[in-house]
Amino acid sequence: MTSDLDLDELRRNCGYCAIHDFRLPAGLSAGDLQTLNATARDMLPLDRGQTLFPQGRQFGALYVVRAGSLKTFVEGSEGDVQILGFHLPGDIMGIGGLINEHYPCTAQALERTSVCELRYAQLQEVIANLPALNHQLMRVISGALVDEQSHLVLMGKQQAQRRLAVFIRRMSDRYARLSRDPLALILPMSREDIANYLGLALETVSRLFGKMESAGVLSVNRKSVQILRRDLLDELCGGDIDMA
Amino acid sequence: MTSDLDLDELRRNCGYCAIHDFRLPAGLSAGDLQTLNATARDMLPLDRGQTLFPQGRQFGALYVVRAGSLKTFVEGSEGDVQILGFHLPGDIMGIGGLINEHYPCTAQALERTSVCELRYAQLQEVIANLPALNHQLMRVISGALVDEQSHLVLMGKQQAQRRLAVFIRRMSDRYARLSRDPLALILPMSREDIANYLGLALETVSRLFGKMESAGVLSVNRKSVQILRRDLLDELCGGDIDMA
DNA sequence: GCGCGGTTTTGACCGTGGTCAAACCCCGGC
DNA sequence: GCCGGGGTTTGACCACGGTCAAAACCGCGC
Repeated sequence: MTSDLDLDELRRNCGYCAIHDFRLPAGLSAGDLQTLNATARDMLPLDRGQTLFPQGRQFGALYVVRAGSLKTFVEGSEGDVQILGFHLPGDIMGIGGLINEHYPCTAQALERTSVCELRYAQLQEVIANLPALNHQLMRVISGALVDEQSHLVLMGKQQAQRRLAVFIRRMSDRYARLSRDPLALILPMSREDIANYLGLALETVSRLFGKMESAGVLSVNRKSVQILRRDLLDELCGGDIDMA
Repeated sequence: MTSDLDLDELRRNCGYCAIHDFRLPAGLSAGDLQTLNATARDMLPLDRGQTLFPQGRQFGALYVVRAGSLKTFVEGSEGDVQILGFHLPGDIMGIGGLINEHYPCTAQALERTSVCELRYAQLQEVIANLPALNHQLMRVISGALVDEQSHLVLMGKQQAQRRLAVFIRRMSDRYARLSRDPLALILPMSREDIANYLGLALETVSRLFGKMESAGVLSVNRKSVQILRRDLLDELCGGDIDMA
C-alpha cells in the first residue's frame, strides 16, 4: 500500500517532522504516519516579527516548526517580558494552551519561518484510534516539561557565565540533532533575547561573549558563534545536569 | 448501577482525587471513575524525609498526593540542589519520567504523606478506552507545564520581595482550592527550601518575612504565616501574570 | 559613497542580595 | 528542668551583575 515514494513524500511533511523531532522511538507505522499527516496543514510562512499566536488567544491547534525559528514569551501587565524558549525545526508549540483553552504565551518568528498546524479537534480524533501516537504525544509534552525544568535549574542559582555556557552548549546539541554543524552556530535571536531568556542584562551577555572569546573558547561575530574548544565550554558548564 | 453510596466511596479514593484536583471540567462519568479507581493503588504512608522516587530511577508510575506534601528537586553532580516544586494533595507527580523512562528528579516527603500510585502500563490500557480521561490527563500535564513557566517568569528578573510575595499568594490560592483557610497558611517546607525554590539565600527569605511582617502584611511565626492584608500582598506581587 | 537606526560593545558606577558569622529560639530528649 | 542541636533571625561586609551612558559597529536604503 505504501511505496518507497510515498514514504519519501511523508518525510517532507509535518507528519515526518513530528515523528522525527518528537524524538519518538519509531513507534508508528507508515499508515499511522499518513493518518497523522492528513491532520497536519501547512501555513503561510511567517516573516520576522510576526506572531504565530498571541498570548490569551483561544486555543485551537498545536504547531510544529518546519523551518526557521520562533521565540515564546509572556508579557506582564507592566509591559515586562519574559522569554520562555526558542523553537527550532521539529519543535512542537502551543501545548500550554490545553489547560485552560487559551495560549499562555505569545509565539513570534525570529526570522522567516514556516510551521504546520495540527487542529486539536482533529488530532483528538486521530489519537483516539492510535494509542501509539497518543503515547508519543504524551512523551513529547513530558519532554517539554523536563526541558522547562532544566531551564529552571539554570535560572536558580547559577553564575552568569555558566548560564551562557550552558545555553550555547544546548544550542549546539540541538543543532547537532538537526544535522547542522554543532560547532558553527548561527543564532537567530538577538543579544537582548538571550539575556532576557537567561535572566541577565544584555550588557552582561555581551561582556561574557567577549570574555569567552579572549579565553579561546569561542569565536563570536554577531549572530555567528564558533565553538573552538568544546572541552573548555564543557568545563564552564560545570556539573550541569542535562535531563533531556 | 452506581448508588450514592458508591459515589461517596469514590470520593474518598484516588480516582476522585485525580478528578478533583486535575482541575477537570467534569468530563468523566461515574463508570469512568470506577475504572480509573481500579488502576489506582494506595501506598504505605511516607515519613518526613522519605523519598517517593529518586532521580534516575526507572519510570513506572504516576502518583497523586492524597494527604501531606512533598518537594521535587534535582541534584547536580557537585551536590548542588535545585527544588522544582512543592506538591499538595491532589497534585500529580512523576510526569517528567515519561520522556526517557527515568524520573528526572527526586520526590521527597516534607511531612507524613500518603500518595496513591497509577501504574503507567495499566493507565495506558484504561486511557485507550476512555478518550475523556485521556484528554484530561493531557490537560493535567499541560497545566504542569504552564505552572513551570509561571515559576520561570518569577525567577527571570523579579525582585526578591516580589518572588516571596508571589510564592505566598500562590500557596494561599492553592490552599483555597483545597478548602483550607487561605489566610492562615501552615507551610510544610523550611526557609531553606523556600529560598532554594525561589533562587534566593535563606537569609534573604528570613529578612523579607520580617520586612513584610513589620509592614503589616503578614504575621509570621515559624511555619505559620497569617495573611493580614491581602490587598498589600497583591500590591507587592505587582503585575504578576498568573497563567494558571 | 554616505548617513541613518538599530544592535552590540565597552566603560564607570552602584545597589541588591549573597556570604560569613554570631546570636537566638524553639522543641525534643534525657 | 536542663541541655543540645537544628532551624531561624539578625548584623556587617562585599561582590556579582545591573544600570546608565557613550562609543563603535554594521547593515541598509537613498
